[in-house]
Amino acid sequence: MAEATIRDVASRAQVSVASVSRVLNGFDKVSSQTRERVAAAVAELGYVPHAAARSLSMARTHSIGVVLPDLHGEFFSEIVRGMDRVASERGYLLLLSSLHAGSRLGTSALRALRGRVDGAMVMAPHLGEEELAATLPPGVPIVLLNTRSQQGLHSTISLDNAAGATAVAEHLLALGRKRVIHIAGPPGNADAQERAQAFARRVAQGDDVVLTAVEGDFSEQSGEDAVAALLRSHQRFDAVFAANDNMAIGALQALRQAGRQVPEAVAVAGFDDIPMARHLGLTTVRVRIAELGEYGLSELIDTVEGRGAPPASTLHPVELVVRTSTGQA
Amino acid sequence: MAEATIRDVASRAQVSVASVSRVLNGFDKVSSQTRERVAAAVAELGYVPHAAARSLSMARTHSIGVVLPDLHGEFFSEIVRGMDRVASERGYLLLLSSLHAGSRLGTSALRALRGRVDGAMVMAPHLGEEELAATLPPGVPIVLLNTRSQQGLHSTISLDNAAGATAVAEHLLALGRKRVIHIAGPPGNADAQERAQAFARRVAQGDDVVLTAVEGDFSEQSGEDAVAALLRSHQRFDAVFAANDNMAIGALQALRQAGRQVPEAVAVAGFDDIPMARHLGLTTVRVRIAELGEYGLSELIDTVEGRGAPPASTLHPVELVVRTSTGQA
DNA sequence: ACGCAGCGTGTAACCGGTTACATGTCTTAA
DNA sequence: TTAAGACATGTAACCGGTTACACGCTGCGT
Repeated sequence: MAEATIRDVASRAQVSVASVSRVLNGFDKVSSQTRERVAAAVAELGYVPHAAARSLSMARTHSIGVVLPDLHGEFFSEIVRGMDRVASERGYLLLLSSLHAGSRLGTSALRALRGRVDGAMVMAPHLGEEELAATLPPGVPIVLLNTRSQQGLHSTISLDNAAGATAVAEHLLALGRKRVIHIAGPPGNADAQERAQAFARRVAQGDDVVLTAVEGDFSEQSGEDAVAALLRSHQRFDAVFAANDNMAIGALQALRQAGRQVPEAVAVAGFDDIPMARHLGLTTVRVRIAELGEYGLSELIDTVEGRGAPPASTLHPVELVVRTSTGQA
Repeated sequence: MAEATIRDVASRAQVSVASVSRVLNGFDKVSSQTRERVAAAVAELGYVPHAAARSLSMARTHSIGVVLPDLHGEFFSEIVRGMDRVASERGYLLLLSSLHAGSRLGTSALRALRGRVDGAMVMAPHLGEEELAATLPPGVPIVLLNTRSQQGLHSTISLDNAAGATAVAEHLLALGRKRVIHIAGPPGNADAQERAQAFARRVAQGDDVVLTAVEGDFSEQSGEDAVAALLRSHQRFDAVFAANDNMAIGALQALRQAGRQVPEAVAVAGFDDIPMARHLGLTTVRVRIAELGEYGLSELIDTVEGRGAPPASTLHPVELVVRTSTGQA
């Protein structure tokens, strides 16, 4: 038994395909008799419209492409959760595609979106502007996530890293810390750069404050290694700001193993507010990732549906959360 | 400038659409001259094939639907990560759809998959068999995840909850624990039921062992509450097995607050091995969720591509991980 | 010289919907 | 009584690909 088509429904209901289509799409110029007969035929045949056919003739898919660099961890699940909320509310599905760093595949993945989606949310931190422009499928509205970009060709929505890092700096300064370590993220990463830069700028405004920056790669291990290395070299410091929570957690472990008291001897702060941060009492910057996804997707769907504002760059706000790793024990 | 179609390419290359199609699909009966001219025209026009059109005529979409009950947390991101790995390897995209508990929408979400996907991975723990059968789109291969089901109509792949719970029971018995608490998951949940049942069965084989089961809802709070209540009622116990890690973590907190030593006074074990379990030294059952996703999707794609084995039920293995919450302090 | 196979190419039907336009029927006003 | 309009319905073109089949050409064997 092959799948029923609209023509099967039409002949069974003894009406034309046009009438069936009208009934199915809630068009009003249909007699109630026709409506009933079509409904009956649909039910009897278990008919379900064929999405590809509809997409082809309407040039609308009601799907949104989501292209992310890596599909793991809290960040990913949160952003998708936010998008899903908006998508299902507004009748869209999400087409997921990871953009692996070995990017030839990524390129084709992006192009493969033509005819599949009405728009796309793209996060491609490691792609340069030119590469991006060359890769993006033409004619598909795009919202760029956390990707500095472009001559205003696409909408962009990104975290307010600068505000977060500045808030941490002010907090540490207010605590009177003078010898501050920053464990930065990977050099190519734009978020990491912004955090490091804003932090350094604000710390530099303190009196007699010394800042040392070391490099990490966002992994817990790299945070632990960085602090362990500092301890071995007898570097003196009374505060650590890691560019993300994972590294901050690594730092906490290294400090605990070395017997350094947190926060008395060393205050520690991170960025992201992952769930574990709360359990460990880690001061951090809360990033409402799900909201970012919601907001970005709403905007994209507006654009897709023609209700769109012109492309704009938006900064998504963040929030300092003070916990015991910098406050009283 | 509208998007270029295959006919634009054909006329520009001065060949027929059939030839263009043949070149694009790597069909070999094409002269090298034709091949070059088509390639040139494609490049000049920036032509990208239209996926919906191709899907319609080939009856293949190269997409797989992923229908999950809720899109958050570690479980979700892990399972999607596993699926994505397989999908991108084999040239598929994932179409994501959450199945909200208020399920009228869910039903339509499932049906909306027709013509959009070649197959679907469905996880619908709260749907009954009949409901499921009525909801699933006909003619689309399905793999059910963690959903006990059916008269063998679809493939099923689920966690070996029984093995995990049994292993925990044996571990606790080997430690000589005699008064054991089980904090169960929500009553309607199949995983929770299997864990509770297998655990009870194995514990009953111990000598002089008393098992008390209390109910939770998989949340950390419910674990904490459950243990707090037991302590208040002066129930004596020397081991707690929670049906998931979240509740086990709650249990740990309640015990710490009451000053009970873990593991000396009370051994605690969970299920899932979420990242936090490692940090807290929680003994648990490791579930390789990403692998489950990989495995399930591989099987589904095999079926889609005709290389499929008949529907079967598979149990995905799990692994006991002993940490300090039951071992030496 | 002829037939036939093999190869490259083009024509047109088809996938399953939507929808502009034509058609037919009934009502209503002149 | 009849022309005009409103309304429900049907016919067929179209969306952009794929592909069965037909066709024309070349080279071979007899």
